[in-house]
Amino acid sequence: MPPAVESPPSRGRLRDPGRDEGIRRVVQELLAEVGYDRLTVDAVAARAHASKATIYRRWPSKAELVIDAVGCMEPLPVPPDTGSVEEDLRQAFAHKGVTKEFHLDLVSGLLTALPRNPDLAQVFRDRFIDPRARAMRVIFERAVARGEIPPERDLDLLTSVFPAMVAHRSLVAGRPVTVAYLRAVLEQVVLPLAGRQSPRSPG
Amino acid sequence: MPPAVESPPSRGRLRDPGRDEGIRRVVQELLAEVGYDRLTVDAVAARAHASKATIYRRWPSKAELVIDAVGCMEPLPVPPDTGSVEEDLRQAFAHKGVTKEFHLDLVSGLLTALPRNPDLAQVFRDRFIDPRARAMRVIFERAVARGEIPPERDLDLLTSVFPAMVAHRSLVAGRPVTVAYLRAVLEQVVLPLAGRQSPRSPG
DNA sequence: GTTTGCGTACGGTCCCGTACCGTACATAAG
DNA sequence: CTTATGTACGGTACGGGACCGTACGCAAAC
Repeated sequence: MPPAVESPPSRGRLRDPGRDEGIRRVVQELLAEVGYDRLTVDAVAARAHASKATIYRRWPSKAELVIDAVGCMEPLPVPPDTGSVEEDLRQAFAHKGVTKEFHLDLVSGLLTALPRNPDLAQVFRDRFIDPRARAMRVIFERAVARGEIPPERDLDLLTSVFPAMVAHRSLVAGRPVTVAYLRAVLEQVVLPLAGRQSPRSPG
Repeated sequence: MPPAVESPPSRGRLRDPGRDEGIRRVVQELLAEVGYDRLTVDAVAARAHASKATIYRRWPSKAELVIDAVGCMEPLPVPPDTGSVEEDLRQAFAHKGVTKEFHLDLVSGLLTALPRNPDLAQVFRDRFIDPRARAMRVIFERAVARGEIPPERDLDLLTSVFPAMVAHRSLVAGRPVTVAYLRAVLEQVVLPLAGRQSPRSPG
């Protein structure tokens, strides 16, 4: 989706098509560094080697610029099927790069602003959070299909355990998300929950 | 701890001692409503029926005011011992008021600002997060003492599961923390993890 | 009367969004 | 090829508004 403006390309200088993507990348960087409220359009222009006029020619406001930049984030690819839940989870989420893939700083920079920016909140959840949750969900769905996980398990609950633990560790507790921590969460929390032990009946 | 300024109580008009607490409460409210970056001293003064001069006479800056207000939050009381982990957890965390006790809006309003305010981050974690984590930890420590939980369990990990799930549900997913959700997390996640099933050996 | 309280008004700064200038680039006409 | 035209672009300046922290004037308590 191009930013907002349609222009019949008649005569005159053509827009550099890579420019949009460059500006969006700068917005994503600055969101992670200073957060939504402290992000300024001047800073975006400076780091992107652009001028504010160029930015406002393509996006109508700071809010729309941020919404577009968040909406264009790359989703997590669907992890390969290794044949078992354990291996699927370890290969997908127990390596060091997963902290980058989770974009914890970006999430942190946006969280405070979400309640006051409903459009941003919707884009953030529809095009950033949900696709990432789906990457984890397919692992559990494959496990259900294999018979590794009983079909009555609540996959929504199961899916959110790992990202919730990682986000809490980094953002709330302020402690580093090491590979050791990732493995501990998988081995001692997620995998036991995914196993066959009978869930308690409520009440 | 009085705010920051020590005044030799000689003669003259005395400060209203309740004034400090009232201003702190307003700060806590506004942090939950608009977050740290958008909190203004003018708004604090207006809602507290005070003037900015009064506030700056007691705290040297907005940053110190917020740090003090967060540091003076009431901790969660230690939950009563009901005799079993299950009952302890249900009574302490499966009732509706727990969302208020967790102050999710306040946490949300602070998260983005923590990386740029180390002093605030330290006070937030030392005097707000850690005491609340302790309220949950004592439940599990009692369970270990009773023999309900094997002593080799990682209590730090176990303690953070519930707050992590609740915070993720509300702040990241943007979905309501209902009593049904609280019970589901306890029954299907926390209690199974606290039980006697053998944790997997890593590797 | 002195000391401390309180409120209003103000300076300075920051930032959003716009207007304008001169230049670089692309097409169309001669 | 040369010239004219139209658009994109970087840079700067500006208006308007919000906000932090302070200066001043006055009232209340001792």
